[in-house]
Amino acid sequence: MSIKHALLGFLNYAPMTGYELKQCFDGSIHHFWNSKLSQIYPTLNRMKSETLLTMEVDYQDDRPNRKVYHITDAGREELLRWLREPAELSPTRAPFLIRVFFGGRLAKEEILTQLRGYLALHEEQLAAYRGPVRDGLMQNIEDTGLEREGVFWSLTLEAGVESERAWIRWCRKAIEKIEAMDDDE
Amino acid sequence: MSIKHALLGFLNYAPMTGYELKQCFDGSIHHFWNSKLSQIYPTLNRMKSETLLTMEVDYQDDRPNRKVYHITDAGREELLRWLREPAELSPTRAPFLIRVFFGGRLAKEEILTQLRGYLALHEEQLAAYRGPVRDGLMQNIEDTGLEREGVFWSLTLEAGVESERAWIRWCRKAIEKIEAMDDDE
DNA sequence: CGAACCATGTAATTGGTTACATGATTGT
DNA sequence: ACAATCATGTAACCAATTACATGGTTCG
Repeated sequence: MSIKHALLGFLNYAPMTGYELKQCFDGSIHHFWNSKLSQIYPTLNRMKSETLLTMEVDYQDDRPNRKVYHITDAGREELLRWLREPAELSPTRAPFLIRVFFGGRLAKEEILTQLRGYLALHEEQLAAYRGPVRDGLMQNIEDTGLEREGVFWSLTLEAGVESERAWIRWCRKAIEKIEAMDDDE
Repeated sequence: MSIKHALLGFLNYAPMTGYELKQCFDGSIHHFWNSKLSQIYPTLNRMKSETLLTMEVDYQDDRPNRKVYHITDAGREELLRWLREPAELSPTRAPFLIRVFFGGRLAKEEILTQLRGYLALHEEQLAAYRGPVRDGLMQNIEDTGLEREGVFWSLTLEAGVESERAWIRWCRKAIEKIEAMDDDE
């Protein structure tokens, strides 16, 4: 249940509404974790009943009232407890590799089309990480002035870059290997 | 719904029971996709009612009857259709990176402990891929004689190796960076 | 004597996505 | 006029895990 701890992490920076939390997700951890509003709202409610959060209503006439969530001491404790939990490997799920695994059923050119397409997607992703995503991150550091935190934020982006580079290397090697295959091998 | 196509892929090699399919998963695609028997059995039933499979009962006195599933022409068609679908990026979910993102709440030594633990896990995983997992794969190729298929099976393992190497590189760089930080920065 | 293997499943729960529902304000 | 932004949610559905349920055989 990582979403719970991500919410605690953001609310530990400042009190916020569900809507604003969603913007935090989209603007900073989107490249390795995402959540929809329809998951965030009920989760905040549950966390409130677990006394990890308190809620304060900011009344507005023109639009729906803002429900501002604040982290409690119990919430801060739970966040720290979770941050210290021993690291674990999370199970991998790579649907594309299932396709590669059974790729023998396809003609050489068909599997090459697959690999080239996948390569292009990862190249695009890498360019995004090095361009707009990086820029947004730097802007966040500047806006908040949280320099020390920024070191950790940057590390997560570096992980994305490293992962994309690995996929790109793999795709290129795979394409070479398949190209070198006899057509009717 | 990748499990469906993985099942079709294996049943395209040979008719099998759910139990045997589970062993196929564990023995060849476990490093990037896993499934429990409690998911496999109902899925096979659903696929049978979609006429992708047929089922034949192998009666036994001593233990539960074996239900042997066979792929149909419709199943083979669906497998091919799926193999040709344009490649897509699957959303990443890296719970460990959430921990890193909010790592600023921890003392330098605590976050280093996290990173060192994570590094050790990936080093272990890499050793497994290069040792027993690789051996098992080679054995599968030898046992089945499916040399051409073996090229694709090996590629999926190579992807795992490349991914582990990327994580290891990232962990080492991250550890260096954190070690270089002022303690009370 | 106990663990692992063979062989089947169901039920409950978790975690997440998609679709549905509302409605004013601001910018193009 | 139309889309995007702000702001809240519920309901239905899907994928997957965990727990529950049965029970004989084989190996150490």
